[in-house]
Amino acid sequence: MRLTARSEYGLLALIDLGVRYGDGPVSAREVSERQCIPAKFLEQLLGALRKAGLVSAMRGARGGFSLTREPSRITVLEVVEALEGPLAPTSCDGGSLCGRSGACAAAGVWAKATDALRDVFETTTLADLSVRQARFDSDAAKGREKERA
Amino acid sequence: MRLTARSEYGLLALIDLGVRYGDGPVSAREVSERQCIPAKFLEQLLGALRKAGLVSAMRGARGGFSLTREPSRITVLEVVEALEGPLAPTSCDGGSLCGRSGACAAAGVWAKATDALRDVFETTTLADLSVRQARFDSDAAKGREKERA
DNA sequence: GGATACCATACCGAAGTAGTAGAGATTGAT
DNA sequence: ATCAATCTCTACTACTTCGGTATGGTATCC
Repeated sequence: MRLTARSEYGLLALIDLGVRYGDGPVSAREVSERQCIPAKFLEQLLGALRKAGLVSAMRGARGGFSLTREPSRITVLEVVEALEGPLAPTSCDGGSLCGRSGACAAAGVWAKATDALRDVFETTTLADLSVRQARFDSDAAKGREKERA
Repeated sequence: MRLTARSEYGLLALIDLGVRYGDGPVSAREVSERQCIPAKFLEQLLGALRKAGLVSAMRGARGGFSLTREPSRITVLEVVEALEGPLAPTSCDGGSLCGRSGACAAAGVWAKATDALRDVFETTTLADLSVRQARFDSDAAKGREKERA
């Protein structure tokens, strides 16, 4: 269940692509600069997201990445699992520490925790986040405008 | 939010104490053997749980550990936070990566995830788990009985 | 053909995990 | 009083993971 910088960065990157969905490919460098994500690290994440089928890549000059689906049809769960592996909170989780296996009272809590997390991540889509981000961006733009005046 | 072996072992240990709540102190070695937890590692965990005020220790021969409260008044959240630190899923979580700070669309999901986890852990008590464990134990005992017959 | 981009792989330092080791302090029993 | 059982504290270590960086490709546009 460990959520690391991979999820954090990866989600930000996909939100960035979501805001620009339909405008053609967006280069990794652009995303990297806008979202302040180390460029080469981001490449790795985008590679993983491509292999998971969430983004497609166009190579060469004017290339870049785009979402393979509408932002409303990509869940946070997909992003997280693409970057961190399957969502499981502990090594136990129905496992078999010392033959405890089924008869482990603790396992239930861990399973419930996983389910709760899964539910949150599954019911949040990139669209939800991208519109929010777009609003933040435009607010920030207005702020800068005001400042110049 | 990383859940490690500390939580897994620690919770098992406290469940073990919960099952025997009221019977006087239980030695770390006993718990270690029953729950298959490396003895010296368990000592560390019990030390942390003592500092968090969840267990009290009696030193010397016939010493051991006992819960400081009724199992029904100790939540899994307390156990987890005593062993892993405060429950926060990502470094972000309202943080400030590259000055994004408040205007970060992703922060909301991470916060929701934390809340969901917190809720699960807060509404599960040691009593819930201890009675379950006791049932498993007695079932196992019956199984062994049957086998001998 | 060169600039721009993605692709693959390897590497690296720092931190964290899961213990282990050993010496010391405290208590109950004999 | 002594001994064994028990907790307490600190340090150490092998291993893995995390968060990147580096290098050298390959594809595409102009």
